[in-house]
Parts: sequence; C-alpha cells; structure tokens
Amino acid sequence: MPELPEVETVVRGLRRPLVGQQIVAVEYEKSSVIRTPSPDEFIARVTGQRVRSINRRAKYILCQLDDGILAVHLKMTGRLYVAAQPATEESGVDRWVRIHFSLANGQTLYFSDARRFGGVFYIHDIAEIAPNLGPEPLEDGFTPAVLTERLKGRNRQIKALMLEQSFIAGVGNIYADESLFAAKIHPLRRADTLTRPEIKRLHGTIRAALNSGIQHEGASINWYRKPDGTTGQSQDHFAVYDREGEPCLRCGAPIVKIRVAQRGTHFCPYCQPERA
DNA sequence: CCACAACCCTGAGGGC
DNA sequence: TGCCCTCAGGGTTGTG
Repeated sequence: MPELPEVETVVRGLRRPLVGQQIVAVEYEKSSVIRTPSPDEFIARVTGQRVRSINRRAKYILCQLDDGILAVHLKMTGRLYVAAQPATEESGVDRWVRIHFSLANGQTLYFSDARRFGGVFYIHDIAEIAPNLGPEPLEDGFTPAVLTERLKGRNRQIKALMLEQSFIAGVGNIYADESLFAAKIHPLRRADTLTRPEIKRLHGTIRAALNSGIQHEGASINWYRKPDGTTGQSQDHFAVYDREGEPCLRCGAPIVKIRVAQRGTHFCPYCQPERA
C-alpha cells in the first residue's frame, strides 16, 4: 500500500538507474495499464525519449522526459524497478509485469501490478490527471496555519478527511492512523472541532510519521518493495497500524480496529479519547 | 458539504 | 490438500 514514504523511496531508488537513460521500446500486456492517452499514442510519445529527472507529487511518480512526463501510480500492489530481467523472489519470477520500457543501456524499466489498480500516464502537467491535489505535507508551505485553514468549516471525521488527496497530498491509511495516534486525536473527531494545540500537534505528527516512513524506506506490509527488490522497514515502527489487540506502546491498552471511510482504522481508545 | 456504496482486481489467509 | 469465502484497499464516480 504505497503512500508518500513508499513512493518517495521508489523515486529516490530509481534516479540512479533511470535518469539519463533513453527509452527505446515499450511493450504492454493489456491496454488497461495505460490510462492516458491511447496505447498507440502513449507508445509513440514515450519511445525515443530520455528521462531527465524523477520526482514525486502526492503518490504519483513523475518521470520528466525530454518532452512531457511519464507518470506512474502504484495504487495497492504496483512495483516499479529497473533490472535486466523481471525480479525473482522465493515465490518465483515476477508474474505481474504489466508494461515494460526497454532502455538504451540494455536494462529495462518494469511496472508490475498484481491487482491491476495502478497504471501509467503520458502527460505534460499533473493537473491533467489530478486537478485537485492538496498541499505537499513535507514542503515548507505546509504550516500549522495552512492546516488550520483547511480544517475550517469541515464537519467530516478527521481520519476520512486525511485520506482525501485534495486535503493533504500523499497521506494514506497507514500514516493517517500513525499521525492521529501520535497526536492523541480520535479518528472520528469532527475536523472543525480540533483545538489549536491539537492542530499544532497533528501538523507535527503528520510530518514526523511521513519522515519516519521515508527514513525506514517505506512499509512492506505485503506487496511493497523498494526498487532494488528489498523490503522497507517502516512496518517495524508502527505504533497502531496492523496492531489490533496488541498493547498500546504508550499505555498498554489493546489497540482497537474500526472502519472509517471504508478503511481499517487503528487507534488506542485511551490515548485517543473521543472528546478533547 | 457529507456519507456511503460500487467499482477496478487478485492474492492471502481463515474455516472446514 | 483444497475449496470457498472474506478481506485488503487508493482513488474515482455516482447516489441520496
């Protein structure tokens, strides 16, 4: 379940093997992996181009080409890596390669995605495919004042709001739970009822949780892999996510799991009381 | 503005 | 061993 830290880790890992390389051929297994434009146009546009740089916006991987951008969204089970052959693990060869890009140096950029939720795009501006992205939480512009402003007048459950990419870009289920726990805020609290100190705390814990995830090179719950094929370590540092019934690291009470906005939500009922 | 459901898809894991 | 069932979920879209 790649979120901002996982996508950022992929971006960083791809720079060395991919920047400066030229794409000489593209082959796909099924047209649905190419989201926009049409497969024929996508291949025509991408082939022959050199990768200038690689960056991230929200959970999108953006490969800047000579002209235009090759964008990739991993969704749940996507992997993106450069290798001579599809990856192999204990389970065998990567059976889920959906599209691959042959590079001039003989290496190949593979996009693999078991559940086919992810996809690739050829665009000139991220707004073409994601017009309403919220602020990047790790950039300087994301201040407590900005968060306060965005919470104003919102009656939604704070956890549900945090999952909206139009609210804050890049936060997903894992890091939403982790930052709410660290800020001692109940996931069902209404957004516009958060107090000043709570907002300040949440601002800090969102950044801390994401930075921790990046530092540990992402969380490999089941599918996520770094571009070199190894697992991240972020999952070993979760306080609440995937810890239902286990003792809270702060007070020892069992972690509770509920559903919020159709997502599994983990929290400590004592450290995160319903009322501030 | 908000909640909820459906949808895209397939592997993992539990029950029996 | 294997079949069946449910669950996991990022993001979009539609409904009320």
